[in-house]
Amino acid sequence: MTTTPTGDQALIKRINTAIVLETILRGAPLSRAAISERSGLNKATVSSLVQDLIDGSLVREIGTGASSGGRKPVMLEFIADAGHAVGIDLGVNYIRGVLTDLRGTVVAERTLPLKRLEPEPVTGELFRCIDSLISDAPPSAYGIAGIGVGVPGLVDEAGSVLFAPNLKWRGVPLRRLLDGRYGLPVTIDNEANAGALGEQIFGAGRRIDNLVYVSVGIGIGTGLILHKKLYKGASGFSGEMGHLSVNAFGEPCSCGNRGCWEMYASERALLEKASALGYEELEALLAAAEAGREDVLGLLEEIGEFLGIGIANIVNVFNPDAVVIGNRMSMARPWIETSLRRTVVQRTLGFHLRNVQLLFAELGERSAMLGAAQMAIAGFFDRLKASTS
Amino acid sequence: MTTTPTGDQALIKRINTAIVLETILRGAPLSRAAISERSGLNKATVSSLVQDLIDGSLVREIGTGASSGGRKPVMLEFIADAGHAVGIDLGVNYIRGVLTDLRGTVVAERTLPLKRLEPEPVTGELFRCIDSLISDAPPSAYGIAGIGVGVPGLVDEAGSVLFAPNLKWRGVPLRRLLDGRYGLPVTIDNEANAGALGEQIFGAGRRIDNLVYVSVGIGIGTGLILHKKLYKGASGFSGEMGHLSVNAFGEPCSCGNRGCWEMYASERALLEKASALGYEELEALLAAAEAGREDVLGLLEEIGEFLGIGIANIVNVFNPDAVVIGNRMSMARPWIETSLRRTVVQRTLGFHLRNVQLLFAELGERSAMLGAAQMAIAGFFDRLKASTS
DNA sequence: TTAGTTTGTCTATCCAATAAACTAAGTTTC
DNA sequence: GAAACTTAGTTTATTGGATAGACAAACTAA
Repeated sequence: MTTTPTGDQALIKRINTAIVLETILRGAPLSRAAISERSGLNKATVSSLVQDLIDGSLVREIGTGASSGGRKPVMLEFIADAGHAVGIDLGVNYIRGVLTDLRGTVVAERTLPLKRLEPEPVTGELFRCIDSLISDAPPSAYGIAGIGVGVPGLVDEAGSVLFAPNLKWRGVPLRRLLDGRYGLPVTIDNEANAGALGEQIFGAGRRIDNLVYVSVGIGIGTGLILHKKLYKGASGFSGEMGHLSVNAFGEPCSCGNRGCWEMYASERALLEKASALGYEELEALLAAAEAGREDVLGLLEEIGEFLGIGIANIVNVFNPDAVVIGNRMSMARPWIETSLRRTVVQRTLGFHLRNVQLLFAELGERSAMLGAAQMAIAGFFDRLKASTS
Repeated sequence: MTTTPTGDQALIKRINTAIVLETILRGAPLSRAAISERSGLNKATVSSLVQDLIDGSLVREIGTGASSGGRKPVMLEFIADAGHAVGIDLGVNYIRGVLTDLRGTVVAERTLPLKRLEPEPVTGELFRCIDSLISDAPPSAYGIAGIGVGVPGLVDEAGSVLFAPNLKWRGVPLRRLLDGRYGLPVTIDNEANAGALGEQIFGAGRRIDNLVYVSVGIGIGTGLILHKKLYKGASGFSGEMGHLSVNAFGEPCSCGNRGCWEMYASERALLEKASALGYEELEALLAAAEAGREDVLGLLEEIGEFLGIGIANIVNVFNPDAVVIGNRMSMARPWIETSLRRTVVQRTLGFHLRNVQLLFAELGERSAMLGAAQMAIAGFFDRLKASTS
C-alpha cells in the first residue's frame, strides 16, 4: 500500500510554522510585521504561529526595535540554546567531538587520539567523549537534540558501518549502540557526506545549492549535495569517487578496479612517493615545501595535477556550482592549487567550466565534525516539522 | 526576496486532488469508495474532488462494478484522451515524432530523414512533422497539452540549444521558435535525458527510482534519474559522461580532456575500428556478427569491455538501482553483453554491485521520442497541480 | 496638541476536510 | 419474498486553519 500523506489543516499549519521559523532563522532579529511581509502570510497568522513558537521555547521576544514613525516593533529571535547537538568525526586515529547549539555554534570541543582500532575500544572512547560533551551542555528546553557521527566508511540506512577499510570494521551497528546507550536520535553517515554538509552550512560552500566535497585524506571520499540535499545512492551510499578509475589500464586496486583515482591523488599516494625522498608524514613534507625544497615542490605539483584530473571528471559529470577540496590535503593548498586549477581548466568542457568554482575547505579538519552536528540539528528540525504542533 | 509559497486551503485541495487523480491513474477502474480507502481521504472528500475532476474532463464514470453484498460501485477512469502530447526525437540524420494521449499511449507516429543539418532546414522539417502530428489529434477537452523535444546537445533552462556538436548547432533558441509558432507549452531537453525518462516510464526502468540511462550512439550521453526526478546540474546540463576520462594519459579528445570514454566505447569508436575490416555501418557490422565472423565478434567483445569500464565508474559514483543501455548500441546486445557484464562485475565495488541491475533499453530507438512526449505530459500535470483548481 | 504611521490583536468570515448520519441499492438468509 | 445485512455514495454539522479588515496601542513629526 502506498498511502501518500494526505493534506489537511494540520499540514498547512506545519508548513506555515516552518516558514515563520525559517524566516526568523534567516533574518533575526525580526518583528512580526516584518515576518508577515517577507513570508506573505497574514499578520494575524504570523502572530498566532509566533505565539506557538514562543510557547514551544523556540523563539523569544528581545525588546523593541527602532520605529520609523509608528509603534515600535517587538523584535523576535530564535532561541539557539533551546537545545544542543553532538557532532562526532570518527577518524582513523582520532575522535573529534563537538557540542553545538541549534544554530551550530560551538559550545564545547574535544579531540582525543585513538590507539586501537577494534570496534570495542573505539566505541569505549567514543562513549566517553560523548558523555563528556553531554555533561558540558547547559540545561535547556529540549536538552540534547541528537547525535551525529561521520565515519570513514560505507554506512547503510540503519546506521550500521558496513565497511570501513582503514578501521578494518565490518558490520558494526553504530547507531544501535549509541541509541541504546543514550536513547537519543542518532544519525550516522560517511565522513565525506558529513564534511560536505559542514562546508555547505558553515564553510566555503555556504548557500551553494549543488556542490561536491572532495575529502582527500588517506583515501579519497566525496560528498554530493544536489539541490541543497545530500545525495545518497540507491542503497544509501554513493560517492565512492576515490575508486573512479582514471586509468583503465593502470595498476590493479584493492577494490577490483584498475587505476583508481585515489591511487594517484590521495595522501597515501603522496606519502608513498615521498618516502623515497625521506619523508614519512604529510606535515614534514609540507614543512619541506615551505622551506622551498625543489623535489618536494615537484611532488606536490604532480599531486595537484592528479587531483585536477579527477575533479575535471567530477565537473563534467555533475556540473556542480562548486567543488570543495577538504580534509588533510587542503593543508597543501599553497603548493597544489596552481597545477590543480590548470589541469581542471584544460580538461573540463567549456560550458561547465564557465560556472564552477574551485574552493578549498574553510573548516579544515573540522568540516566533518561540524557537519555531523548539523546532521543532528537537521534531524531535530525535521522531527519538529513532522510533529502535529 | 525568497517568498516561499505559503500554505493555505487551496494548497490542501491541490494536494488532495493530485492524490485522487494519481490513485485513479494507478488503479483504474476504481470506485469512489476504493479511492477513499487507498488514499486515506474521507469518502465525502473523495466524492467532492472526483466531481471536480469530472467537471474538469479528466475523469469519467464508466458504469457499475461488481458488488460483494451491497450497493454496486460506480467505476471511474482517467480520460486518457482528454488531451494529447507531441514528443520529438531530433536526431543527427532523422526526426522521429509521436503523438500520444495523456497516458503516453501512441496515437500517431512519423519518422523522416534529415538531409541538411543547418538550423533553418531542420526547423522547417520539424515544423512540418509537428504540424502533421497535431493534425492527427482528435478533438479533445484540452487539445494539445504540450510539445517535448529531445536534442543531441546541451540545452539551457530557456530551452536554447547551446551546443550540439553533431548538428553543428550553437545557440539555437528552439523553445522560443516552437513556442512562437504553436503557442503551446514546449519542453526541450537533452536526448539522453529524454531517453532516461522514456525508459523509466515506459521501458526497462519502469518504477525504478534511481537509474542511469547510457545513450550509446555516435557519442555517449547519459541521463540521470535520481529520487525519481531527472537530475540536471547547476546550470541545467550535466551528465556529459561521454567525456569522463577513463584513461588520463590517453589520446587528446576534442573536448580538451584525454582518453574520454566515448573515444573507446561509442558507435563512432566501433566504426573506426570496423572500417579496417571493411564495414562502414553498424547494421552491416551486426549482420556480420550474426553470420559468425570471428574478427567482428572480437571487435564487439572489446566494445563491450570498454562500455563496462565506464559503467563500472558510473556504478561506483552513483550507486543507482539500475543502468540502462540505450540508443543504437543496444542493438548489439547479443554480442556485447557477456564481456560488458564481466567487466562491470570485475571493476565495481562489491557493496554497490549487490544491488544494481544492468538492463538494455526496451524501447530501442524510440526511448527519447517517448520520453520527450512524457516531458510534455508531465508539464501538463504540473500546470494542473499548480493552478488554483 | 494634532495628524499621520506602524505594530500587533481581535472579530467575523471563508473554506476544505471530516465524522456521523443518512439515503440508495444491492445480496444473503431462512 | 421479507427481513437482515452490506456496501456505495451524499448530506449535514462541526472543526480548525487562514484571511481581510477593523481596531487599539504606541510611536513620530510638526
